[in-house]
Amino acid sequence: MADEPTESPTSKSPSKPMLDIQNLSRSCNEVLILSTLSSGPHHGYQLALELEEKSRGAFRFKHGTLYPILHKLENDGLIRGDWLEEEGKRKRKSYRLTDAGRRRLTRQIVEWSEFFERFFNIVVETKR
Amino acid sequence: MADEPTESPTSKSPSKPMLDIQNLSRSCNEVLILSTLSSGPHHGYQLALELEEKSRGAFRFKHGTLYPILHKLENDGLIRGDWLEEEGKRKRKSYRLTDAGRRRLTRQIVEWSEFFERFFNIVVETKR
DNA sequence: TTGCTATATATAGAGACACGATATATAGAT
DNA sequence: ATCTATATATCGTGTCTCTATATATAGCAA
Repeated sequence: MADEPTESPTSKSPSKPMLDIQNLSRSCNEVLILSTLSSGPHHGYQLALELEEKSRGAFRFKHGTLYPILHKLENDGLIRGDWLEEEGKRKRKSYRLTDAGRRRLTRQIVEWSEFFERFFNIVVETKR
Repeated sequence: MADEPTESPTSKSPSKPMLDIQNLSRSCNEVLILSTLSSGPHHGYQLALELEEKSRGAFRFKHGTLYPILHKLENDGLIRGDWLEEEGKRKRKSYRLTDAGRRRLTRQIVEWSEFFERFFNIVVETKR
């Protein structure tokens, strides 16, 4: 497991690997989750509700999508989950950002900004 | 604006309103190609070179990605391809936008703008 | 009690899609 | 003669999201 050193081994420059078009969906889901967690711990179900509300219905996470992503993020060390058992409540797993997750979020935001810039540069120019 | 466009009940259009996170890659490829064609006819290979150049290396279309997409767009009636046979040159298939393709492009740009707005609204807010 | 709904997490199976690899074909340069 | 760039096409693989299903508990109503 954990075969991802993430930083390319041969890369000498601190250059960012730039968001791949093929990974837009995966990366988008990741950033939305990490962003939400950056404001404090959330459990999965709560995460989905909050994202749907904040996006006014645009971003709806299905359970079959959300939980595997959370497991993967936890496995990659970007978030950490702790089981909470409170009386009168169902067991919940509370997730919070790790330091690595916070760094990943910062980097992802930069990559998304660059993507948007290049995307609109092409789209708007040709559309004009 | 309205949070759910809820297209007219009589709509027979095969295309759905809001951009789904799951379709970001597909849709991105589509918009980049349609945008480029909106400035005039291109053939496949030329399309890939121009997009790579305009994005300064960020958007590189692989052949195994590009040609199936062109076939699909043509099949959906969004672009039309005509074989060109010029002396001293290899056969090329020249694609141009159809009216339906132009409408699709306009709509896609609106959807991408909405997506960006909601995405950054969430990402920037929580990051602040 | 039983049943229904919302909360809460988990996973197997299906389908879609971009990519790598491979194939074909030609013109021009080495 | 061979290599590179141009130009198009397709199959197989891997990855990822969604649907469907499963489990489990709390609160409420019939």
